[in-house]
Amino acid sequence: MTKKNLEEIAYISIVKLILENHYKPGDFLLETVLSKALDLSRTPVRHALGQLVAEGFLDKKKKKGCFIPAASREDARHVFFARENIEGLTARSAARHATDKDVDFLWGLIQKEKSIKKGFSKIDYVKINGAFHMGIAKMSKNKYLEQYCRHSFWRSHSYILFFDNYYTGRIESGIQETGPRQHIQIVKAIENRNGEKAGNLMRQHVRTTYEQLSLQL
Amino acid sequence: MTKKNLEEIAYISIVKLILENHYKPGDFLLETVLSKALDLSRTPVRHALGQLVAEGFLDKKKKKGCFIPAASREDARHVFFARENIEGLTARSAARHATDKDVDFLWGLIQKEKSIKKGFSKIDYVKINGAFHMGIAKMSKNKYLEQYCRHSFWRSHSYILFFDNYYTGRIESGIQETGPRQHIQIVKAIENRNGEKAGNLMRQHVRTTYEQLSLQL
DNA sequence: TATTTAACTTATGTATACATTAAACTTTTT
DNA sequence: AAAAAGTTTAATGTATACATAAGTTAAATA
Repeated sequence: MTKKNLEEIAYISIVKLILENHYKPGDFLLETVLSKALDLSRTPVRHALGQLVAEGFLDKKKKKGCFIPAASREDARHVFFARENIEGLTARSAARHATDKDVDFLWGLIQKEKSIKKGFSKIDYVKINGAFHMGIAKMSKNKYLEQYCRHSFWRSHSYILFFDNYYTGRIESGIQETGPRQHIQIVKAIENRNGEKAGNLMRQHVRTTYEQLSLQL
Repeated sequence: MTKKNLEEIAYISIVKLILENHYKPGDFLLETVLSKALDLSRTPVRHALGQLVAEGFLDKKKKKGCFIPAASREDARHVFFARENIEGLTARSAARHATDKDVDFLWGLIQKEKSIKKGFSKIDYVKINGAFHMGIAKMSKNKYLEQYCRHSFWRSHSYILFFDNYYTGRIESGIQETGPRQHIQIVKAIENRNGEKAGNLMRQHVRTTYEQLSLQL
C-alpha cells in the first residue's frame, strides 16, 4: 500500500470516528477539536472535512463548521429509495460482468458471515456486510454506479448504526436471519449470470433492510 | 445571495473554466497556475480542487496534481448508462412530486429553448439544457437522486463539450431537432403526473443523446 | 421590561513560509 | 548503449500566524 499522507490519515480517522458512532446527527466536527484529538495540524483535518462535505457525508454551515446531517424519516426514505434502485442496477450489472474469481470472493464473504452468526460481533458484521455490498458494486465494473452505490450505502448505514439495536438482537426475526439468506440468493443469481434476478433480489434485500429499520424510526 | 468566500469563488471559477472547455482530458489544473490566474492564494484554490476531486469531477495524482479525467469510449458508455437509469428515476419521481409551479417552470424553459433555436448560441443551449435536467432532478424531491443526477449529467456533458461539433450543426438530424421535441414530451408526461411514461421518455432521451454522440467517439 | 446596539468569543477562512516527494534529468556504472 | 544511481526541480503537502464573521452575551436605550 502506498504511503499515506496526513490528509489521508485525517480522512480515514474521521470516517472511523463517524462509523464508530461517536457522533449523532447534528453534532459538529470541529477542525480545532479534531486536530488536537488526532494530533495533526488543522490543514489536513480541514482538507479531509472538505472532502466529506463534498462527498455528501457531512453538511456544513458557513463559518460555523461541519456537522453530521440531520436524520429524519423522510431522509431515510430518500436514501433507501436511491440505494434500492442503484444497488438493483449494480447487482444486475455485476451478474453480467462478474468473473469466476469475483463469485468465489462473494462465497468467501458468505462463509465469514455464517461463522460470525454465533459469537455475534457488530463491528465484524458491519465490515462483512459492507464488503459484500461494495464488492458487488465493484463487480458492476461501472465506476459511476460504484460511486453512487458507495455513497447511498454508507448514508443509509448511518441510520442503521444510529439506531443500533438493529444489530443487537432486539429484532428477533431480523437481519441475523433474513440478511444472510438473501445474500446467498443474490450470490446464486450472480453465479448463474442472471442479471434480472440478481437485480430484483438486491432491490428486495435493500427494501427488507429498510422495512425492518423503519419500524424503529 | 449570501456573500461568497474565496473558496466558493475559486470553485465557481474553476468549474467555469472546465465548462468553457479550457482543458482537455488529461490536462493538469495546477494550484500554482490557477492561484495566479484567479489572483487568489493557493489555499482556497487547493480547497476547491479538493472538492472537485471528492465529487469525482477531477482525478488526482499524488504529489503531482489534479487533472481532467481520461475520456474513453468505455467511460462514456459507463457514464451514460448510469445517467440514463438515474435520470429515469428522477423523471419518474418528478412526475409524482412536481407542483403546478414546477411544471410551469419547465414550460418556461421549453419556450426559451425554442427561442434560441434560430440564433444558435452554444453557451445558452448548454445552460438551458442543464437547467432542464437539473430542474427535473430537483423536482424528484430526493436529494440523493438529485446529487447522483447532477454528477452523471455533468460528467456526461464533458463528452458533449469536448466533442463540441455536437452542438455546432455538424450533426444534421441531431440535437437541434430531437432534443427539444423529446423535452416537450417529457414535460407533458410530468404535467399528466404519469411517472412511468416520464421515466421511460427520459431514459430514451438520454440514450438518444448517447447514440448521437457515440457516432463521433 | 423589551429591544436594539455594541462588544466578545470562538471557530472558520486565508496567506504564506517551509517540508516533502514524484518525476524528470543527469551522471555513473556495467 | 542500456541500466542503475544520484541530483535537481517543480509541484503538492503541512504548519502556523493572522483576518474575518457567525453566534452569543452584555450593555445601553426606548
